Amino acid sequence: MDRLLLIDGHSVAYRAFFALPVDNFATTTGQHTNAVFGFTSMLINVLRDEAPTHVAVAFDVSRQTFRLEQYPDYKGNRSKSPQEFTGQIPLIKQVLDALHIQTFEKDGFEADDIIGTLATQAEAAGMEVLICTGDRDALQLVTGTTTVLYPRKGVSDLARMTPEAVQDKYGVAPANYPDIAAMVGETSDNLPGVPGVGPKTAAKWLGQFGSLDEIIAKVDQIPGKAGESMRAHLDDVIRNRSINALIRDLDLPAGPADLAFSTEWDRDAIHTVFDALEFAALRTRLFDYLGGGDEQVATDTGVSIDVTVLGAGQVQPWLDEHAATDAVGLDVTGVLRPVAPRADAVAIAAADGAAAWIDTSTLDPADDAALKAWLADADRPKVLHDVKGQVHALAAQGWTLAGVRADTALATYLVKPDQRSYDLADLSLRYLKRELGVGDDSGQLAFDDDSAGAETAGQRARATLDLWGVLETELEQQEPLTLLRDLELPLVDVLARMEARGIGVDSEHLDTLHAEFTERMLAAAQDAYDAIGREVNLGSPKQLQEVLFEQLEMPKTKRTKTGYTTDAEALQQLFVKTEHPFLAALLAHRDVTRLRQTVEGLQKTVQPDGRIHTTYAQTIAATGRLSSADPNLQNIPIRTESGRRIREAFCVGAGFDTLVTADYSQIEMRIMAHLSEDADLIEAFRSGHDFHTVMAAKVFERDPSDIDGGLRARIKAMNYGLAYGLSSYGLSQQLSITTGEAQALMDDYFETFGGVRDYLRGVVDEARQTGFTETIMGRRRYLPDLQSDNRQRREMAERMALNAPIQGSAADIIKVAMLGVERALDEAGLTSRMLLQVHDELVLEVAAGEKDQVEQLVRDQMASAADLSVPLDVSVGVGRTWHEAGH
DNA sequence: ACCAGCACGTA
DNA sequence: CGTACGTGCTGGTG
Repeated sequence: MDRLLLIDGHSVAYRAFFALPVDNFATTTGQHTNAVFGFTSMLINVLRDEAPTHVAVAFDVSRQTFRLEQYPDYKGNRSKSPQEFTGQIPLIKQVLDALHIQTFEKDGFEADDIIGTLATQAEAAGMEVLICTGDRDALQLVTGTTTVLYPRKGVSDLARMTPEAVQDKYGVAPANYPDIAAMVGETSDNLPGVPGVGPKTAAKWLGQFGSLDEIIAKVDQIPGKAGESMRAHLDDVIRNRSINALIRDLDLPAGPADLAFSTEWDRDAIHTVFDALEFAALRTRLFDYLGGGDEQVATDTGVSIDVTVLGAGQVQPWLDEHAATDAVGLDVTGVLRPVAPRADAVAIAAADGAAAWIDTSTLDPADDAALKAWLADADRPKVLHDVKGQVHALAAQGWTLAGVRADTALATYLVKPDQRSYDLADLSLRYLKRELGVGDDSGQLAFDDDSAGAETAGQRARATLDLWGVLETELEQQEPLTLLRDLELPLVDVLARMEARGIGVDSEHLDTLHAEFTERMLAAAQDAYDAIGREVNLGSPKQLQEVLFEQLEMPKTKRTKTGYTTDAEALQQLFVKTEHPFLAALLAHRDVTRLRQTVEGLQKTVQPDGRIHTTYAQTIAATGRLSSADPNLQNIPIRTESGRRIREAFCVGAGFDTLVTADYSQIEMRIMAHLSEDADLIEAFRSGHDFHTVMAAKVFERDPSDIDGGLRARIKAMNYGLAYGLSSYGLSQQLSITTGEAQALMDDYFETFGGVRDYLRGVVDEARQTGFTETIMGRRRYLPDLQSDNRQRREMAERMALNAPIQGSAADIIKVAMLGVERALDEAGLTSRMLLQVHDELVLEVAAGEKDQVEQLVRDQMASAADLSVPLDVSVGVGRTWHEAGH
């Protein structure tokens, strides 16, 4: 028998749009594809599972329908579809075109009406009908031969709504579903129902009276609150019923018989469309289905793999047989941190399809040695996902890891640096269409069930290997492969060592500071309470607003989403105006509370070895920078005197002589000079004199000796703001001058440094054309919002485009320097070691007698990390504490 | 328990 | 109405 599949295109795509994270589905040019992906994925599943002989997809053509004329608020609660969604509809139509699936749309009507018409005609012609839609109004079409496939959640789980299923769920026959809906209401269409009447009551009445018309006729006989409510909202019900009735006799250009579906596709057309959408895995699924399923098709519910749990004496033979030459996927479970790491198990997925799982606690000495040697063998290639934590875990076992050919998290980061997470399960779903078993994310082993742990870990190892298979081809077309191999991957080991070393801390000093800050905090709080005659929570912006703007009736500050700002800058301005002692006390309280908090945070993270071990994140910052967490050692105070005292707590550890800090001076401006090739800017750096003064002298056409502090400060602010996309408004705020003056300053500046102006303009123009920016080492950042119609978003993207090459190139350079420093220290056989990185600064711990050598070595490595048209200046400081070693 | 918003430290 | 981060608090939601 013929089977007609009818799909409500908008409804299904809309479901897909919200079911799949928009951030995870975009092409390298920034086109969002989550709705297209979800729609296509569902389409392929239904084609495969239902094998229809005829197919059509209906779309809503616009919002103006006869229903809207009848009820102006129809679907009025639907926020205007986001542009990210509507932009995908044409792409869905392209996919359908390539598959030769006919689409319908009709002015003034909804997709549902088209579907109602085609379903009615098809039934009359003796066809079976399947309707795929997320719109419940279609349930009225269900009959013995017409079934609605309703997405339960996401796009892969469809409920088959037969007459029995409708009866079960709503207590009425399909034909009566609109009657129920009219009384209950439909929130998604903004059709209000009768308050107090739910599906249960509505179905009961329908059972009693037989039809909605009868209920309306005899509405006076309905007892109780619900009856009363029904009488009061009778007009709504009648209106709802007339709106939710589907039209079933539209005049359409084609009938069911014209919709025959064949898989005799134009393969080239499909490749073209799927290439453009970068749907590699989906294409495979489509052709697998086409091929008739003789191949094993990866399903959404996960692949089951055979994992051999290796027992005593089996490790060496297995490794020899399966993990000798081809790269394998490797997954270490345990505690994957620099602090108290632990490796519980190792899963290996080999290229030949075999997989093994090894429990580290049951290894005999021979197995241990075999595994250890294999892990450390650089000629046994391995692929891992987010390898740094696993390096820590293996190190706890006394094992080193070599031969890491790829890290799939880093690889994905280089291709899509704006993603906020690179979870293996997510990537597996996205690139492999494979769901991973439910292992918990922490990497902890399941407590009792080894086989479940082995299965999950094996799946992760397999997914990692397969993921690399997909990513490698994607990377090879671009520069990121070099970045991965020569920069990020080698850096993993360096970072792991730095994390494992930690930095020495003087806990007593921290305790002293904490006590002192606590005392000062309490005093400031008391001062604040005295000033207003009551106690409030000084940490609550909400309560502060009450005090400032209601009790004290101070002038309003800048608006925030929830009221008026109480940030330090605004409070300072209020203090200048009012000189109210509360403000002084509050500001003091803020400062010292913050310091105390910082100290407390550090105290909590000091390990038994008397050191703090931060964790560096290599895939967080979209520009290529590292970030530091648990604790963050990249934001330890330095600007204020009290803040610097916290730096005194970071000190040289036992067995070492001193700390050394080395930082790049004005690295971002130097990169700007290099990239812009502005002759005057380059000259300013080559002159070797105070940079900001020289720059000011050029702008104001004076001798450097005639540049006073004020002029220097202006140009300094300009210099720093430049790489951030500073506006005249921003500059005026920072310098407390008018926007006119700020604009004049910017004009003067750009007139002097025309190369800089041209460069900045060019960066944005090029990014708009190509869709991305690039650092000196070819690290890309994609900025689709450069095309946004929303001014705020677009301008934000423009500033990101200005900043990304500069900040990102600086990140590239210091990463190169870190590799150089680590390698040089090692080659020189020195004990001294690198501990911290703070974006443009390195902190090292230096052993007795190595100071001069280390200083020279670090200077050399940092200065030669990149070959720019200006020198890379490095300044070095030495001291017992981080504070002393600072400059 | 989780989340958004605010505030604030660094480069 | 300047980029890139991480953390801790409050006060709202569950």
